Amino acid sequence: MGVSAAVVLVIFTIQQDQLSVLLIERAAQPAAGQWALPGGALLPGETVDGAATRKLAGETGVADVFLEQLYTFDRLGDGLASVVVCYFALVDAARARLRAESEWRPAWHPVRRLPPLAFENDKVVAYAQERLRNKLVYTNVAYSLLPRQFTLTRLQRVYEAILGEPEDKRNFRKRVVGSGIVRETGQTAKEGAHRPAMLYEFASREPMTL
Amino acid sequence: MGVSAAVVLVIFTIQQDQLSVLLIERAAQPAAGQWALPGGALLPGETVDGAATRKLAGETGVADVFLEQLYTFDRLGDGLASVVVCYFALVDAARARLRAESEWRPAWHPVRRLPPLAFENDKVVAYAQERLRNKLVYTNVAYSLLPRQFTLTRLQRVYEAILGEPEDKRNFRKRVVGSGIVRETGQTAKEGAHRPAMLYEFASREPMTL
DNA sequence: CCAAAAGTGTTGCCGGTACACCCATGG
DNA sequence: CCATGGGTGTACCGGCAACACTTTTGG
Repeated sequence: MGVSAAVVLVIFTIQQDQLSVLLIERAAQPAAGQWALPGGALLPGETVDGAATRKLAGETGVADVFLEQLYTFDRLGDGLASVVVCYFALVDAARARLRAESEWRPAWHPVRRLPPLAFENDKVVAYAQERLRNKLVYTNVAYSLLPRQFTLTRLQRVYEAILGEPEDKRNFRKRVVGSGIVRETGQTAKEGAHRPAMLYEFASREPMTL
Repeated sequence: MGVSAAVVLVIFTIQQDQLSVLLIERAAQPAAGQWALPGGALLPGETVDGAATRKLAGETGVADVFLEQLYTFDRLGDGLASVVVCYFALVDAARARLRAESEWRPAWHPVRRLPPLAFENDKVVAYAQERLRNKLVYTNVAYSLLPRQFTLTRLQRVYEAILGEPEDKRNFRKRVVGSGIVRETGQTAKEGAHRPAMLYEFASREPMTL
């Protein structure tokens, strides 16, 4: 006896102002040819958090990003594990380097237009999106979706992509600067920017304990 | 291979205006003689939620109460399961009927004065308490800690026991009635009450989806 | 010259908090 | 008569939402 356990990851990023999730196209059974969330069984002696971190690094090449346990599902129908511990992570698309492995090809998919997913992974994505929306409002999670420095409008587009509704520029500034989530760096952007603009940074790049 | 999974329950109630948690005194190994949270392995073919529901009913005799997955821990050191799916539940102490089983004796313990716990169960209780505090603020979870009808002061004492700080009576009324969490029943209490007092009830006795 | 992005204040509303006294009853 | 619990209104404050125009620069 003993019920096998696995981890599954919902890895979000922002691509072209769209909230996107990392999916793999499975080459091997089960569900070959179908899209699914990355994940897999625990290695012998590995902790669950450890497995999630390892999988995240394997898929995106990044560590030191926001990664949090989401929920533990039951019977997702993959036949491999009846207990699936799901995590969600936020990565900066510019830093992530997707690596095709032998058994699947990874790709970013906008959450607004997901392909059909195997193993009831839709439920998992929906739940993660919900959680992300909530956390975005009252924490600094967005730090993990952007480079260290950024303009306020860039940050605002991230918020809009996740919350789905446009936001007034002045109110946004007040909220996010006034509450101390982000602060001015003193630097101004020149390269690539349309014109010189103040750069901001997160006051903390650690997940808030709340 | 295959990592065995188990569930653990943090069952809260209010006893003498104190937030309390159900502990069992283990008679069997491992950790015989120590206090711990109730829980156990999944039965063959059982879902994780199912195991939690079964354990809750077994310990307290109640069903139809607030019961929610809390977090999945790793290596709690019980040697039985390396993946432990924790749940938390809220029950009305007046309805619960604790049943001593052969292997342990259950009892309510005020969370302010817990005995030493086995298996790092302190962490689990602390986490559950945190979650309870958060949920109390913006949901109706308290419905599961009281009988159907109650006076406002009784409800207020529940809030104070959980949040740990006293609250102004008038403000409390405005919040909780004004926001539609509870409503007047029209009934007034006579039995046992100090004098006739309006009875209230929760607008919904379902967990809010938020 | 035009499109795209940066920057900037005021006002109203609502929700939350602080605060004190009277009444009815049971013991 | 006193201890216990029920019941009631107002005033301030801070956060949040609504709202429009000017500037700079790259193409």
